[in-house]
Amino acid sequence: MPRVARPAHSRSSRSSTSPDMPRRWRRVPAGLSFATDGPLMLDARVLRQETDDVVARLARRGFAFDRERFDALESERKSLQVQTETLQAERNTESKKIGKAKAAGEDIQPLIAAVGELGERLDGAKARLNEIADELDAFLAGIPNLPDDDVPVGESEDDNVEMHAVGDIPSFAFEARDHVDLGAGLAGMDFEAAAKLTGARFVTMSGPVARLHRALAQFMLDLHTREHGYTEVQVPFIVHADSLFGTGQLPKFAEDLFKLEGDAPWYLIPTAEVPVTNLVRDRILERDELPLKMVAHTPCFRSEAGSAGRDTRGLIRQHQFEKVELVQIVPAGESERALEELTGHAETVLDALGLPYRRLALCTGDMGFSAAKTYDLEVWLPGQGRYREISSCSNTRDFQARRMQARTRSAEGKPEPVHTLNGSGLAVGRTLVAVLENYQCENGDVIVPEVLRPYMGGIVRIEAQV
RNA sequence: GGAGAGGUGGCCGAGUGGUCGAAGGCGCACGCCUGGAAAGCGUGUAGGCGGGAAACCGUCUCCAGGGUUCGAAUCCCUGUCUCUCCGCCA
Repeated sequence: MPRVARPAHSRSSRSSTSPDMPRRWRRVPAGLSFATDGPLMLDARVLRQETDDVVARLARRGFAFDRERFDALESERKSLQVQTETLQAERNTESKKIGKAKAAGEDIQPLIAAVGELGERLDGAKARLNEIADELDAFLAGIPNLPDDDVPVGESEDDNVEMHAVGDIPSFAFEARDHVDLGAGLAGMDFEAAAKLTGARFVTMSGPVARLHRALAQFMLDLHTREHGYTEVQVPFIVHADSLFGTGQLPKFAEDLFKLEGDAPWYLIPTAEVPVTNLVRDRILERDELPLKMVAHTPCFRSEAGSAGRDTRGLIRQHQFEKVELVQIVPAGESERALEELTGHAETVLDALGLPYRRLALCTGDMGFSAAKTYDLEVWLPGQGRYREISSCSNTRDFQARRMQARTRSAEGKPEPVHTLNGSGLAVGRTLVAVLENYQCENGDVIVPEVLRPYMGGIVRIEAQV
């Protein structure tokens, strides 16, 4: 991207930019351009040349694209950019003349005067271009990804489409307890203790329950690395705002994140998707490096702002939880296949644990900001008598890749964005909930699923204590 | 945390404020040569953006941001990262 020295008088507008904005974005400058390195999600050319289509597709997911504003900003940007570059070209050639004249021992004073005037005009043009570029950047950064054509159109989760359901919903000869009661009975889960330590939406676990939680994560990691070809990665749980911008959590969803104090724009990760996917930021990957398949087990931190009153009981919705995350980086054109594969990998975990679940295709209105297509996996929870989300698998196509400049080469050798996918495989805490509730006995004991027993020292049953 | 040294193209590595997007080397690609290969020789080999049907042209990028200047890879300031030494620490 062009890096033009930002004229001093434009600093005020730039410095008013939110400190939460990624450094890369603030840096943009200047912008002689806003695409690719700017906060762009959609292909700039596609947006410009096929605006009607883009607007229509965004409307399907309930996003109102301000066509008039875009057209106005874009046309102004274009004329200013041409004007600025023309002036720069002039200045460059004139300045070179000075160099030559000086070398030839000629008088360069008249030349310097002429170029000086040019420079002032150039500064003015740059300043106006920067302002427009800033506006355009902010405008474009808030536009979500385009939904795939086969994504069901809808407004809310009520419009999601069930693809299939696997496993029989268990029927108990007694009244099923929920995981909170079970956890208490096993003396392994204490919400009050966590509330004392920190506050609401935290939990402490102990004994066999804590071990079961660990066993689940180990099992998932082993399954994905041994059977599904993923490479285990260990990543920071604190990331720079730039990374959050790359995957699309910023600038729009800062209120969902925990931000650290201090000068650095650092945040606790809301999902391993952020650090893992950003591993390929600013890289041009060789074709034979792809696909990249990575799995990471990390804690996740979410402020759950705006979730007051929702799922207040139990560990369904916590500020901190653990997750085993799958990420794939693939060449364009392979991501549709990869989404099916990755979702299948997540389902394998549920199959192995013998938990009943179903797969939903999220509708346009329920998908996340960065997703082009998303499958949610929902597990059956006897304690609630309903399915609950336990995994979300998304294809973001080139949306994240463009924001983070992650590329590979086309057959012609030209750089082109990769496609990125991510999905939970699975959310460990919620899987624990599902295991406890689905494997409960009438007396409050919980049977350990067979595949987990090697991770539990052979324990078959966790016995109720109280 | 303290002190010092440094961040240049895929890699290594030059670069007196002007003709430097940047010598040279390595790697890579293509070609010549060869029965084939190696060696040798030749040519090419960053990215973004804008304009253009294209050829191509323009512009920007030598860690980042700011400054000085007609002109900055080169000078100044700040930040950041890496390395070495000291301190601290799991």
